[in-house]
Amino acid sequence: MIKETSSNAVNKAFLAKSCRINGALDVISGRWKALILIHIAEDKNRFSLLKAVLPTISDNILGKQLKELEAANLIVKTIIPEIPVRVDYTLSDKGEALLPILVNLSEWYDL
Amino acid sequence: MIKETSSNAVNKAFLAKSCRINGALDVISGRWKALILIHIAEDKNRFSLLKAVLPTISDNILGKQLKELEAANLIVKTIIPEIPVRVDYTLSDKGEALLPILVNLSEWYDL
DNA sequence: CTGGATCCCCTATGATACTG
DNA sequence: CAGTATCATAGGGGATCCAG
Repeated sequence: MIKETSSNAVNKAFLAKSCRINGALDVISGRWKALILIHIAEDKNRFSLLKAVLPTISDNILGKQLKELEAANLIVKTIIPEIPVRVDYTLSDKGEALLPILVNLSEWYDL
Repeated sequence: MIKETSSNAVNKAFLAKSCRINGALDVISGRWKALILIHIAEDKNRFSLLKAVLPTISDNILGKQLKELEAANLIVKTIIPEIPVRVDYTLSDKGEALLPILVNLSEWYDL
């Protein structure tokens, strides 16, 4: 739970209002988010596949990041009630729209 | 000082190697960095001007973020030995190249 | 297989005080 | 004016165990 009175929270709120770029950065700056998005785009679209590609992430964190990405409407979660349960992650339109921007960033970084 | 053995550090290293996008995100995802870049681009190019625009930032943090931006070659610091001392910050070529990408991000976020 | 619950630790962020 | 030194803290990231 976040204390709304902490200067931390105050600053966060200030940033959110003053510039949407901060909102955008918030969404993609989770430690694994960009990477997860890219892998999902490359058909690593299940929990176990993502774990295989991200060997050092813990289940817990992967779950959290996926949840946040879903909350931000970047990915869509589809539960397929097989035995065992299977879950597919796919990029939403917004998620797809983000990919070229990430590519730009990557190219910029090479500058 | 960062403990190199912490899983935190291990993961950071893994991310840095596995994908340059993380490097790029590292550079711009400091809480105030994007905002500082934008303001410098808008001629808020001195310490005190930046403080005026970012009322809730503390001297300490502003200094640190500027230092990091400089280390990342996004801004250039010019010391002008007047009395009192004056310092100008300007965007480097790399910094300027980042701006359109930030604009893209901002537009994407509005989607 | 997917991921929630719980607890811990690290580090970026911040407050404050001080210097050239 | 333009920072730096020091200290404190929140909360994001992580390990581990557990559940549907």
